[in-house]
Amino acid sequence: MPELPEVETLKRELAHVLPGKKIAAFESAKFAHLNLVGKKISKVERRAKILIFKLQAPPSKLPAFLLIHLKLTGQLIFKNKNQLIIGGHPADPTKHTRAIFTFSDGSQLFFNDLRKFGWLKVVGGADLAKIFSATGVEPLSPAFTLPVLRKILARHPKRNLKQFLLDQTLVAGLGNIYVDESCFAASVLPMRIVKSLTANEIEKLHRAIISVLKLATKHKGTSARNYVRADGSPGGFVPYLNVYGRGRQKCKVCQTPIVKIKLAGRGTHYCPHCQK
DNA sequence: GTGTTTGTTATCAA
DNA sequence: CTTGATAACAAACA
Repeated sequence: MPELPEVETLKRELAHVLPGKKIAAFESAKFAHLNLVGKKISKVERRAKILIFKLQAPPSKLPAFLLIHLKLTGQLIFKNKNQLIIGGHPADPTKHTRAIFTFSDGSQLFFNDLRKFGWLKVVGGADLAKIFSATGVEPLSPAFTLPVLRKILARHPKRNLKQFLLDQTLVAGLGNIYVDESCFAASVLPMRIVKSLTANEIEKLHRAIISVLKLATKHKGTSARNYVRADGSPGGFVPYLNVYGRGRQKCKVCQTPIVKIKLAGRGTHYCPHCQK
């Protein structure tokens, strides 16, 4: 599932290759209404789990932004002209390719999305600002201080941690994987009610969120299912997962079997011994 | 056929 | 305003 570390990885990899490229062709049944041909990409950014391509505006015109959300199964795979597919990486296009960008130098970007939840849309600066303001604090930005986390928690005293951390309007970018991993790293159970957290636990949670997201980004994300990097290769974080996807396996710290339950409608994993 | 997988939004209820 | 529950979107897999 593409969450902050996965989208950040794609942002960094695409920021290396896309700026300056001009869209020569755009093929898509689902997003055929988008007018992208002739537009030049000037910048690649990320906010929460959204990728943002800044489209260079002609003189006298306001810039537009192409937003991409991968949702559950989206992939963005970039290929240079005549680039060979490395063994094991998905061949393009696949039957799940929903959009193909062809740039004027012959390179291509494929948007694959098995479950079709992902989307592309073009917005102006005002709409972009609206989306930004409706989205929570970036956990890897300097704005995510301990007092800020305390303040957000205080506004939602009755929620459990799982629901709180999944809410993109509060802290942006965590999904099912990194919520469970952050709770483990903070030694706190995901079903704990926010109000019950001690000052020390909030401090540990703050540090845990930052360190988990940083480490996962360093390893280019978690390829548990569909997610791949911009070159089609998998991210390397799966061996570092402590609880997500490890139900009934032994805790790496204490050997107690990891428990999997349903919480807030989601599969939720935790160690009943390490987390209180 | 049943249940499970999950990001996000909408909707209804308290 | 907060919150909780549920459905919807869609496709694959066990």
